[in-house]
Amino acid sequence: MTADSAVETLSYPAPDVVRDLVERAIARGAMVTLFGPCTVEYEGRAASSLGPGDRHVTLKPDGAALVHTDEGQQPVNWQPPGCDHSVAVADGALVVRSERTTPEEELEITFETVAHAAAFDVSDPEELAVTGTEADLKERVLDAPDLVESGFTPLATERETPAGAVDVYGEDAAGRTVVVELKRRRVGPDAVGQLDRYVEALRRDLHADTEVRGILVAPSVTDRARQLLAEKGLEFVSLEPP
Amino acid sequence: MTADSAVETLSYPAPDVVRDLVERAIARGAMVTLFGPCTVEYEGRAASSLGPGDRHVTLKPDGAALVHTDEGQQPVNWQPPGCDHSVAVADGALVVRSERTTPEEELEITFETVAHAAAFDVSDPEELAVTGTEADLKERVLDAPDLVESGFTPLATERETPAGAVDVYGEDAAGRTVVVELKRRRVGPDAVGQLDRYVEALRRDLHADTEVRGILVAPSVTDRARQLLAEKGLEFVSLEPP
DNA sequence: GGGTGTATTTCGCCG
DNA sequence: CGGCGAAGTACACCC
Repeated sequence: MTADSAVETLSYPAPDVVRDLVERAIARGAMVTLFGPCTVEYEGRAASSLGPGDRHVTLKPDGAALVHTDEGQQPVNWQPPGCDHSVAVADGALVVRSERTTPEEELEITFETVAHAAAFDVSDPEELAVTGTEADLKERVLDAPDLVESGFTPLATERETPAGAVDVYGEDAAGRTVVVELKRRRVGPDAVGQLDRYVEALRRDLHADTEVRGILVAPSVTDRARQLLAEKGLEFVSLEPP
Repeated sequence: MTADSAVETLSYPAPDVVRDLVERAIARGAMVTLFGPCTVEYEGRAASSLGPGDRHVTLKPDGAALVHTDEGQQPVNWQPPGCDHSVAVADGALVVRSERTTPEEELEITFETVAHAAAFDVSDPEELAVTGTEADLKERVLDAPDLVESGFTPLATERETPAGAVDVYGEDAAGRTVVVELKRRRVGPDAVGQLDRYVEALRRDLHADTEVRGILVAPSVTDRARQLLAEKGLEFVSLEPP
């Protein structure tokens, strides 16, 4: 992370020269990038084929692989962390392969030419600190339960039910059981379904005479979600992460 | 996409030299990559802070920005396509900013040092061809409806209901309405909820005497999903994409 | 631009 | 390892 970070680069190198650079880089745990005209084949959970074009390829020391075009935030092809990267020269082309098992997946990138190759020694001790998440919204609710409803008392978080864990479990001023489902942003029908599953599971699980209320806490809901809430007899409280 | 792809690179350049390279590259629609020790601040839909460390930064001509560490398939920070990239020198550091509106979002990367900078002219005329998707599974069902059930007749795809569009809508050998929800891979409780919403919506919408069956078509289901299917009186057929 | 659903989602947590 | 749900999810499609 200091100015002595080792960087090795090549411009329009011969295939065997790139191969050696990449092999050495992988061996020492460096990050590799390649750029140039290539084709990409993938087979695994699905299958894909990408004809010739210029792409930017990243091989990470944790085994992840990324193929980026000039468009989009997402890579056009990729491989998750934990893969084995290998590189070879075949018919004058550089072939990069990244494979894994469980599930069996393989990515193969064939460079007609490598326009640029680089190896970076990376040191990154820092963790990303994010705020505005659902966890922050939960803290806000636990710190001030009245934001949900006057008299609401949280009793547990992540309380287990046969349908999964409830975000916040508690009771209202009248002693009725309350299930709170938190969402950090505007929600659609899926979140209502989720809350409903928890409420139904608790109604089954608790004694038949126990009343169970379900409250969706989010900044806002879509029309369809609001209608679903009404149909299911569930409630909504508008609240956002701090 | 040929060997004459223009690539411009710099090793440990002075900040103002990188700034000029980046500005020229952005102006001509090239892709930019930077590597070196930096900090990253984000504020928008959420907010995040990342302390000093080595990262690889990509600025795409469509306005996307990516910040990658040595780990993970996902960027540690990013900006979606459509953002405005700008670069400046402040206190001897290179500051890269990427911003957009609706929603208001800003990403700021401050390089203590730039170890490597590159600009790539990208030409990529090809589209990715993927197989094994839900669309392929749908075709398989439409080509051979008996795979769902002997006597099943598809009548429409993407049929609209008050709860959203049904994947495949049809009728069984007895003339009963059938709603088919397709999933390309093993499914959990959420898919059952989705199917149930469609079935319930159609039961409301059609005449009260119309029987509506719901069939989940996927390679497999989890235990909880299977239980939910039973509770809701829905069915499951095992089928995978070709 | 918002709503809805898919994705080779990825990722983290937990049993 | 699989199940489950969150994510600044991204992305496509339709209104």
